[in-house]
Amino acid sequence: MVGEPGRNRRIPEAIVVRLPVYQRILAELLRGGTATVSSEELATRARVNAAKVRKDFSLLGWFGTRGTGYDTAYLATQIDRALGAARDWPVAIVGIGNLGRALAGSEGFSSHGFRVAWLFDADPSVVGHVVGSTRVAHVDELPAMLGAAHPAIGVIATPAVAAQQVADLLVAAGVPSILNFAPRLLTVPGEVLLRSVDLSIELQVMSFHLQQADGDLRRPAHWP
Amino acid sequence: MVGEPGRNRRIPEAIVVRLPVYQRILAELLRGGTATVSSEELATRARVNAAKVRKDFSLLGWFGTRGTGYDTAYLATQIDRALGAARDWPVAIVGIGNLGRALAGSEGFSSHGFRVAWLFDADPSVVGHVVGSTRVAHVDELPAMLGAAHPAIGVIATPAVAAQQVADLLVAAGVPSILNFAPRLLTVPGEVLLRSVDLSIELQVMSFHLQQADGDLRRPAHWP
DNA sequence: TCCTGTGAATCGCTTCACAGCT
DNA sequence: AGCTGTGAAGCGATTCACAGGA
Repeated sequence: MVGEPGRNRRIPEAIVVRLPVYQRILAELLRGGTATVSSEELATRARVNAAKVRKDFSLLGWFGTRGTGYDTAYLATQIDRALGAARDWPVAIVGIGNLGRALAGSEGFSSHGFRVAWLFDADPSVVGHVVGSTRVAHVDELPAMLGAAHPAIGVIATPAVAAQQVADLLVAAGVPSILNFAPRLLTVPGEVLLRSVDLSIELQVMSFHLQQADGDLRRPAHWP
Repeated sequence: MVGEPGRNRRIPEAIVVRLPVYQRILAELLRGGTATVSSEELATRARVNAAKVRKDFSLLGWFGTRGTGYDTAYLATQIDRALGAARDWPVAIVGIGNLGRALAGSEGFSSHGFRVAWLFDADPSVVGHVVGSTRVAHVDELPAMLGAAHPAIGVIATPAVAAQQVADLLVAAGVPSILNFAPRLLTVPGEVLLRSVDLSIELQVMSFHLQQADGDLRRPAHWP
């Protein structure tokens, strides 16, 4: 563990969520050859307040130079380290439908240290296929295959009805964190990290706002 | 527009995001034949504080019965109405790779009033295919096809590099809201609703926490 | 008694504003 | 002069705690 100042504080979730955004901007700046960047510049690009940017970095113990700004490369390295991008995170994906395939092939996985090491599905017609460079195994083999190995992250991309069952399997196999894409509230033991992404929630929030706007503002002439 | 009390207040985003969660729980309770539900019961299932549940509903002008709880069916109806689930929301999806297909086929779309009415892709080998019951058109046809019709929501499921360009097309075609899945910060005019879902951010937040836990707690014996 | 509805207290994040370093 | 680092104020959401209706 490194000894930067601020390293032992608890870091607010709100900041953690912004780190990947900063990281993406810094990567872009680095490609453009920018050596230093001001909080103002970063803030504009990330669409946040400049004070927030400074407070974020300060809380994490990363410092800039007064009068100049932050060292782009240094900042990028620090964020990579904080996010664990330098490490190798083996991932198991369960549910190799369209979503599972999309995840397996996504840049978001291949970069940032995530390595798709296992694929599972319950459908015999999918088992045996090779997606990317990984063979799809039957979900019944999951306990045996993951029992000895230790994936860092289990991804659930199954239909809602199978999600809890799969979560239980992953937990039993000792997987320490689960990313769930099935539209279902899951129950896992407290020591297991669980995050959920729910498409339908995003859509519904959107239609809520559309509905609001529609009531307040004019209604388009034709709405097929 | 209906005349419930509290209807003309501005509703905090934090509440809107919880509505789909409540809705899912209520649907489940209804299937089980539960006629009334207490804030405590809902709170436990949604993993939030009971006072929050009561405050949410009270702010939206929906009331329960003291000593008894809330009417399950009534609550479900109100949430559906608030979220616009009773209406028809035509959706256009751009980018018919694995992610686009997953979205087109997802339950999250088909239920809740979302109707996938247009599919677009830039790859000639994909154009002409039928996904679900909709034919994939070339993205060059987008302006013509969406210019007269009015999709409520445009979904971007393209690679990052094409995302801004597609967003511009959708905006020009008069699409009032965009749901973006490409890992890119998009710029759209202020009157266009924009929400983004970024897979890689979810993953990175997860590896941040794993890294933290790994520093604090014991390290598993083998981490392949 | 049970459970809602809500004012008041609290919490945590955001923003302001400015002292201080380069 | 320019830009960071940060105390203090501000603000929105959460939680407490209890009055009051069924």
